[in-house]
Amino acid sequence: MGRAKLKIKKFANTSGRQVTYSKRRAGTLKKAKELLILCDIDIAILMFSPTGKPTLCLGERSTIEEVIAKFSQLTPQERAKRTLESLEALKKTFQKLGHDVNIQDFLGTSTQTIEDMTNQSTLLQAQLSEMHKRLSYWTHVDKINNTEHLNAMDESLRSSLNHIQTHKENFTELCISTLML
Amino acid sequence: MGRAKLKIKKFANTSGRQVTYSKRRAGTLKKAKELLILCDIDIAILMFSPTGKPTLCLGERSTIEEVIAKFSQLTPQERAKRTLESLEALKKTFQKLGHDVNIQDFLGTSTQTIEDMTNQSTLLQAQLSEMHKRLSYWTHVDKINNTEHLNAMDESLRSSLNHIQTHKENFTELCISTLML
DNA sequence: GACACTATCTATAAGCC
DNA sequence: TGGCTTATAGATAGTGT
Repeated sequence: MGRAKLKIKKFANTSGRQVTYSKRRAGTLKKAKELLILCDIDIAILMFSPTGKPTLCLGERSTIEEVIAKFSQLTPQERAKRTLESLEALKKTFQKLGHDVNIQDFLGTSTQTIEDMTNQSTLLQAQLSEMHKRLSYWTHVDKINNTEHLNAMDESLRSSLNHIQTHKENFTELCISTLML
Repeated sequence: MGRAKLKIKKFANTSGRQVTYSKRRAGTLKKAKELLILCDIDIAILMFSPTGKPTLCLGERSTIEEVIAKFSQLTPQERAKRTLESLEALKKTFQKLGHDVNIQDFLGTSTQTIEDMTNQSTLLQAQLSEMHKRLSYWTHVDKINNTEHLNAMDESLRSSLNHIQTHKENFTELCISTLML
C-alpha cells in the first residue's frame, strides 16, 4: 500500500527490508493493540527484526507464560470440540437423508484403535522414563551460581516441556478418538 | 476504517465485539504474515477470541517453543546492550562537555552492589533447592498413563521454567550491573 | 451467524531530508 | 538512522441478505 503495489515476497534489498520491517512492525502492533482493546482479548506477539532484535507485545492483564499456558490448556479441548462438532454435523446430514447413524461408525473398529493406544502408551512410557533420567541428573547438583548452569537447566526444562506437551496432546487426541470423550 | 471512525475502547455490544474480532483478527494475521514474508523474520502470535477460542500464527521455520526460547535467550543480551549503549551515550555527552568520565561512576559503589549480589545468590539457592525438591518428587513416579498426571507434570515444569527464567534474568542483570559484562 | 457490499478510514511505498 | 510527506493500496464499520 502506498505509491506502488508491493509483491509479497522476501525483500532482496537488505536496508529496504529493515525500513519495511520498522514501518510494518509498528502497523502490525498497532492493529494488534486495537484488536486487544476493542475486543478485550488475551494476545501475545513475539517477533524478531531481520537483525535479530526482539519485540514483545502483550495485553495488560497477562504475562506471556500465562497466555501460552492458556493456549496449551485449551488447544486439546478445542480440537476435541471441533472433532465432535464436525461429526455431529455429518450425523445430522446423514439423518436428513433418512439414515440412522451411530457416530462410532465414523471411527473405524475399536480393535485397531486400542492397539494404537497400547503402542502410544508404550512410547509414552519410554519417553517419560528418558525424561525421568534427565531429571534425576539434577538431584546431584548442589550449587548453581553461574549462567551456564542456568542456561543448561533452562534448556533441559524447555525440552522436557516440549515432550510433555506433545505426549499430552497425542494422548488426549487418542482418548478422544477412542472414547469420544 | 469503514463507514465511520471507531473509538478504540472496549466494544460494549457483545455480538459486535465478536464480529469485529473476526474481521480484525483476519486483518492482523494477514499483516503479520506479510511482515514475516517480506522481512523473513521469526514471529509468533497467540490470541484468544472473546469466547476463548485460541488462534496461533507462526512462520514456517519454527515452533512456538523455539521462538520463545530465542526471545528468552536474547532479551538479557538486548537489555545489556541497551544499558551499555545509553551509558556510552552519557559518557560521550560528558566528554564533549570537557569532563573525563569513568563509566563505573554511574553504577554506585561496588560494596552495595556486591551485597545485593550476595543476597540475590542466597535467594537463588533457596528457590533452586525448592525446585530441586519438587523435581525429586518425580523420581518416585513409576507409571504415568493418564492426562491428570501429564497435566500436573506440565504445570510443574512450567512453574519451574518460570522460576529459572526469572533467576537467569535477575542473575544476568546483576552480573551486567556489577561487572559491566 | 456467515458472507457481500462499499463508502470511508488507515497503512504504507516511495521519495526527500 | 530516523522522521515527514503524499499518492495509492488495503482494511473495515455499517449495512443488507
